[in-house]
Amino acid sequence: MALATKKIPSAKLRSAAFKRVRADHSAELAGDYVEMIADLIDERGEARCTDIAMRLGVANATVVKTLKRLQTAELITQEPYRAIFLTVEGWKMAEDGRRKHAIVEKFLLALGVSQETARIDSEGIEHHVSTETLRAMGKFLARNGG
Amino acid sequence: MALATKKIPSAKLRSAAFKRVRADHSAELAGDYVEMIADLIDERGEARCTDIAMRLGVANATVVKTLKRLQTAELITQEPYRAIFLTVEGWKMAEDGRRKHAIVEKFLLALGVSQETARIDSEGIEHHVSTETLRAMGKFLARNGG
DNA sequence: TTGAAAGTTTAGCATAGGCTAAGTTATATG
DNA sequence: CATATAACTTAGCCTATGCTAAACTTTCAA
Ligand SMILES: [Mn+2]
Ligand SMILES: [Mn+2]
Ligand SMILES: [Mn+2]
Ligand SMILES: [Mn+2]
Repeated sequence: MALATKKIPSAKLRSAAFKRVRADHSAELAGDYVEMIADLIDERGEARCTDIAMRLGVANATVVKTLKRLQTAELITQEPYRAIFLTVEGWKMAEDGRRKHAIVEKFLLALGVSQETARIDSEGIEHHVSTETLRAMGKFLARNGG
Repeated sequence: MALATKKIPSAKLRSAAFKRVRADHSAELAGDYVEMIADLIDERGEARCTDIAMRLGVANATVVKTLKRLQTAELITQEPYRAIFLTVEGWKMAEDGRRKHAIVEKFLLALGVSQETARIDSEGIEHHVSTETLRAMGKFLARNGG
């Protein structure tokens, strides 16, 4: 009995990590989209479907479908055949994403990997970095001329 | 021209990062499963559906369905109502995953985050770390008493 | 030895996130 | 200003990954 009751919390503790990963992945696509939309607006004044599809490397129809979900989530607004806008909430998420992404990418560079690798790896890693880890990366950057 | 291509990555170059992330995610579940099956076999002699479901925090039926894909991929073998075995390929993938996972987790610890955070964050990060980044983490560990 | 508990599988459903092909709208240009 | 091209949307398909409920098999203990 002692063995059995001990087994349950340990399993629950383990499963927490996988639950976090699944939650991270749920939020990931939305995060990448709003970040990219923010970039497009800043870079060229407006964000269009086609640009997003190009940069993500997916089909146009895929972007359209995803944008509908983002609209439902009130992260963007959009009229048919028009450019895409971020809501206040969308901008907030974009800024948070950019900040986190930048720290992760700079951190990888400071760790000694190439520009190219830092850019690529950070695109996935950024979504799994907790506040605590992000702070540790920030401290490392401060110590190593980030 | 040379300046433009150097400063701003082309759309194709950008999309490569997202394609990598999508590829990482495709491989992720299989990686976590075989690693967990290997752990269960080592810890308790055999791997059963229920244990995997518990540790992942998903329903039993979800595990059954995923195991079928792993069987198709020739990573595991399985008879109805029996324990799960890894193929040679499955063991190889499990060992590679363990090695990578251990380096990422130890690296996070060495960076100064708590045991708990290292355990949780590494579960997601491990799948997005390239060989080059893994090597950089290994070097950091060597320098910092990993 | 047999019946209940535990474990496993099947069936059926849902959502996310991909795709192609075809249709619709906006815009640029001759 | 008319229309060709580019951009966008819709429709319909697919796979992966999750769920619950119900059926089936194995195991264990009375
Ligand atoms: Mn990303
Ligand atoms: Mn792992
Ligand atoms: Mn993992
Ligand atoms: Mn991920």
